[in-house]
Amino acid sequence: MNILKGLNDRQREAVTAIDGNIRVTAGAGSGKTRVLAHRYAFLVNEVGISPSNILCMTFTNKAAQEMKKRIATMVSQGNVNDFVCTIHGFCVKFLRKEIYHIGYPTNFAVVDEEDGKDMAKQVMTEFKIDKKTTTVDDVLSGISFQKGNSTYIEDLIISRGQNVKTQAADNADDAENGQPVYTGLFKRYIELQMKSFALDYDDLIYFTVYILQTFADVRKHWQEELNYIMVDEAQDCNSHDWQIITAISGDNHNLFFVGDPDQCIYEWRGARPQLFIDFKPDLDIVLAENYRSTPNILDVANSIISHNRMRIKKDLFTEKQSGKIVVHYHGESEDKEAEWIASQIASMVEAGAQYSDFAILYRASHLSRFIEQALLKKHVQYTVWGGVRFFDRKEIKDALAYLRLLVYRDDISFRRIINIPSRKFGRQSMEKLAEAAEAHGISLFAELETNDGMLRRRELRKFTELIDSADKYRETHSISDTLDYLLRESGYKDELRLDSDQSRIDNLQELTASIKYYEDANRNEENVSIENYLQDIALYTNADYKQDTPTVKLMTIHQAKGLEFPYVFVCGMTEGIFPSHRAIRERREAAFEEERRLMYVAVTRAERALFLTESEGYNYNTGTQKYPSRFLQEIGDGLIKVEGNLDPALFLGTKYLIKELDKSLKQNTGARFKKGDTVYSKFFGRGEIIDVNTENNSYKVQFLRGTRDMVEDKLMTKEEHENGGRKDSSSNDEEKTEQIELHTGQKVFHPKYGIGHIIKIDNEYGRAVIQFRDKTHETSTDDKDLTLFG
DNA sequence: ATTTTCGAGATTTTT
DNA sequence: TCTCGAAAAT
Repeated sequence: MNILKGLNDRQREAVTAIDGNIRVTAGAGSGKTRVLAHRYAFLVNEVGISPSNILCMTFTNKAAQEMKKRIATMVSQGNVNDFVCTIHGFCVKFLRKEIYHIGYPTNFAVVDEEDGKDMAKQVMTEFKIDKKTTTVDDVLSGISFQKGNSTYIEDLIISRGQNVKTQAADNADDAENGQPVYTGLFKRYIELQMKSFALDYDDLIYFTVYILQTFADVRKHWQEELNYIMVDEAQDCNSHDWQIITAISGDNHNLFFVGDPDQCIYEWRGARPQLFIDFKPDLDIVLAENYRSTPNILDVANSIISHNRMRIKKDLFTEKQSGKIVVHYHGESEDKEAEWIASQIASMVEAGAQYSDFAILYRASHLSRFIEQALLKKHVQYTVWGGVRFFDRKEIKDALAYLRLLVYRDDISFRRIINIPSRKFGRQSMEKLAEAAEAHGISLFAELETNDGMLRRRELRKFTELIDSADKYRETHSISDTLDYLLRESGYKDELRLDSDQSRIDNLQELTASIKYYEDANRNEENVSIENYLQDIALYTNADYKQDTPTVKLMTIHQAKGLEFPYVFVCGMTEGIFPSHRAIRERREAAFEEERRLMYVAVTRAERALFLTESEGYNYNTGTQKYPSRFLQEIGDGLIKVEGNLDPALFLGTKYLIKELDKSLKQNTGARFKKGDTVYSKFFGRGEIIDVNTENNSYKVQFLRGTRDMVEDKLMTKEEHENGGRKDSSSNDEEKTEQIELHTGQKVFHPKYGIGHIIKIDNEYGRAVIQFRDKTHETSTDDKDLTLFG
């Protein structure tokens, strides 16, 4: 096939540019993935580069999958290369070869967030940290921050925990002669990780960066190995990702990266689109022609994103015929909203559309629930991507922990499954065992095997015997059979069967099937070991290996990134859901603009028609009335058609919330601290303000272990810090409102209760009784929270 | 000492 | 809907 056929001039320029550092700024739907895939094929088929010399990195598993599929159809040899993968996937491959440089075995374990949480919990208990004031997430984000801003690999891991000062509390004041100081908690956490040779997602990146930067010969080897580097969604790379990319591309000058700053939706986990923008490439290409959406949809997208202040202006255009106008549907309740979506799909399918033409997108995965109910009722075939993610399910994690314990005998897995199914081994027993193991300097499992007292319990002896016998079993059997053996002999399956927990049993079956699939796919390789399987699988969160099915797809907007569908519904377009109440509460304009970019991503997924839906009711968390999302209001006049019974007064609520946010944004701007001030953070200790960022209302704070952007709310003065973190939060908003004339029957808006009608006025006492949606409320007639409507 | 039960509270986004 | 923790039951 001709690789260059069907490409426009700019795309062709990008595909055939084979030398130097090339940046492609590609708007949504401008053929970004296409350019990448075609360039890959061009390099292989035309230039004659071996696929094993090309590294092509994406962000999500699904994107990597998609890329592989597309490349496979074009590349002549048809050999889909291993180096089309996610960044984390690359790190695993890299570390399997190179991690010995820092004294780890190649079969290191990759642990996920939940394992990390378990370890954090354990450390918190050991350090007697009050779980009421400090959450596990707080601790983990502190640990993650310290990892990102220290030389912990050198200080703790390579030195095996020796020669490093431990800091007693959070007071970072007494770092001497620049020697690294780590909290005891942090050290202990790392120690636990090291015991199991466990790497979390952060470690994968940091270890890779460290090895690449420290060992020149390793760096050189990989630079020679990987002549061509391509990066998709480069705007979502954080600084560590860039370090990996630049280290490997090195002097070769062979970097090709594609991205769109308007689609950066991972700033919350450190993405730095500025690095993309500031990069000085040898060749700069901009793709602005959109091939995906109708002008109606594109206009809405452009209209929304233009409200962002922090962006480089770029308008997408298309030559396509204009299509159906974008619809905003308003339902009277969540159920009605879902019903409407289901019936729209059902009738369009009747008119000839395929189920697989539809996607329903939402901001947060728990929103899928009410949609699913409606789809079930209408017998619409659907698949949920995400939700409770497959590899996060309890039974899947338990099963994998059994496998992991078998090959690693590690404490993390041991803790997880020693009492599943119940072996009457609770907290007390665990504490005793842990103490003994610590004293002997061995793992929990090893201690159990040698501890006479414990082994007197029949159940526990059976457990150690099971693991030992499984060890023999696996020598002659496949991974899936070994797992089956473990689950059967341990009584795990029986327990599920007794609870008649069919869905869990089904999930385990699916896991077995996926393992078989993995074994098949890697048949030719020598390393179909359980260790490798576990390392690979640890990076999967969803059942991404699943075949595409002819069903309606339900997914979060984040998951939908990079995908396209003829018909797209975005549901839950409600203030507090989208934009999320967290983004609102954070009161940082940057966080807020990210929500808007997310909206932009959602809108630009649609090819032919777009439906934005929301509904009335009450927010589950605050109990306040739901209002339509401000993003709906931001869409320009005439670009959108309202369906359903929408009371325009509801937008008063939206307006009110916008005003509130603006007010607090202003209050939040440099009001409290200035450059040079000493501030305290609950997690990072004392710091100094080195920059006030008025652009997005945050502060750059220099802490002992590095700088961090902080929101005003999370910073304290010295006094507040010493008062135990209490802040004086009396705010006086003395806003003058003009006197309101009230009369019965009038429509009013109250920020707390929503929209209502005045049913009674008592002028003598200055009271008004207002009927709100489902309750009446009495208030003073000069209540300044009241807004008149109409 | 361990398991079960029950009620309260929370729920962004990904590797 | 699910998860977590405290109190009750075994």
